Amino acid sequence: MGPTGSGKSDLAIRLTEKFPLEIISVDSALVYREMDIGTAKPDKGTRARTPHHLIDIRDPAGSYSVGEFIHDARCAMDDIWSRGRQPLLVGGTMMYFHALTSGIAELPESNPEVRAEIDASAAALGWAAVHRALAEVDPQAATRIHINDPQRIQRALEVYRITGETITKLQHERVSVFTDVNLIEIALAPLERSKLHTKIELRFKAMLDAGFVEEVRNLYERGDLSPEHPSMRAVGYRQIWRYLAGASGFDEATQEAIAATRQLAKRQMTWLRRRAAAQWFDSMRPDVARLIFDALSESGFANGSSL
RNA sequence: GGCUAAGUGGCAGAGUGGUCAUGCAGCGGCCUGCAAAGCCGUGUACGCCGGUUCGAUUCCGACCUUAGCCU
Repeated sequence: MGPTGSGKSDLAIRLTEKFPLEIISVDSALVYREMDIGTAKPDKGTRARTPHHLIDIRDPAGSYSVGEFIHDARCAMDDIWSRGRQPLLVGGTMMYFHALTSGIAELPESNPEVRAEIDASAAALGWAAVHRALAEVDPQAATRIHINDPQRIQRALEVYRITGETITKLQHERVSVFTDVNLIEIALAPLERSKLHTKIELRFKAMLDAGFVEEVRNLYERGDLSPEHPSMRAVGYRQIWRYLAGASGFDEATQEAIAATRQLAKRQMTWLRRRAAAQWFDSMRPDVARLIFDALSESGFANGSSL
């Protein structure tokens, strides 16, 4: 695991050359078909040499969720083990990793009708009013969730409307997928932020050279996608979409996309730091081996040894 | 050489004789089914020197820089 541009894919491939591994993608954007360049999806040749799971499993008009990921990842792992091989989970969607190791509560999937209802009342009364409505049924959730955070207000209310129970109560129990699994956690953490920023800029420009605008144009012209689709809110796609829609200039969109990528990387590093602080040396799991290194620096491993 | 206008935090851009612009970027953080998402927090900035004043980024003067015009 590691932020975007940290060299995860390269390291993963090198590991598959030495061990009997299959890769499970832990990435909320790689699940979408027709989104290859902007997601830095492993190419056909690479995927032909090493099996990759959970890539291209959704149409861009669809959506995906942590819950589905946990289920799919578990199935893929069982499948891989059944063939006598080991799963290598590779990606930067840190909440997916978090859910995998820390567990997740049994909550209902999202429901389009309920969400539409909540959106409608938010449009009519404002999110502050929806937040107050949440406070009436689940005061704890309302305290925890900021009034400016519509996504979580909606989810909390959605769970209540569907189940009749508060999300606060339902989230109390969580089940870890990995209780019976030996884990080696490998984190790629760039020590020098400026190096990562440089790489991010160069990589985005390389994506443009590789035809990224055309890729987004094809999606834009399908006619059934909008900026509200989770797939089109992905870094890069959102900004180029705005450019294609005439809402921003090309240079502006490019700079915005690069900045959005930096911000993504920053959030991923925050997750990484939190993991390090909270559970990197988790005495409850002495079986979990943990390695941190920086693929962007000369030395490789943070402690100076090399791969 | 002269005249005019302008010089505000990394960038853009308001404004005021004494309290806060704001936006973007950056930085720190939060995170339980949209997570490449959503959200929170974060800056003694007013070109330089001097003067007026209880107090100057704001008023006055010199200087410097930039742009335009004139010679």
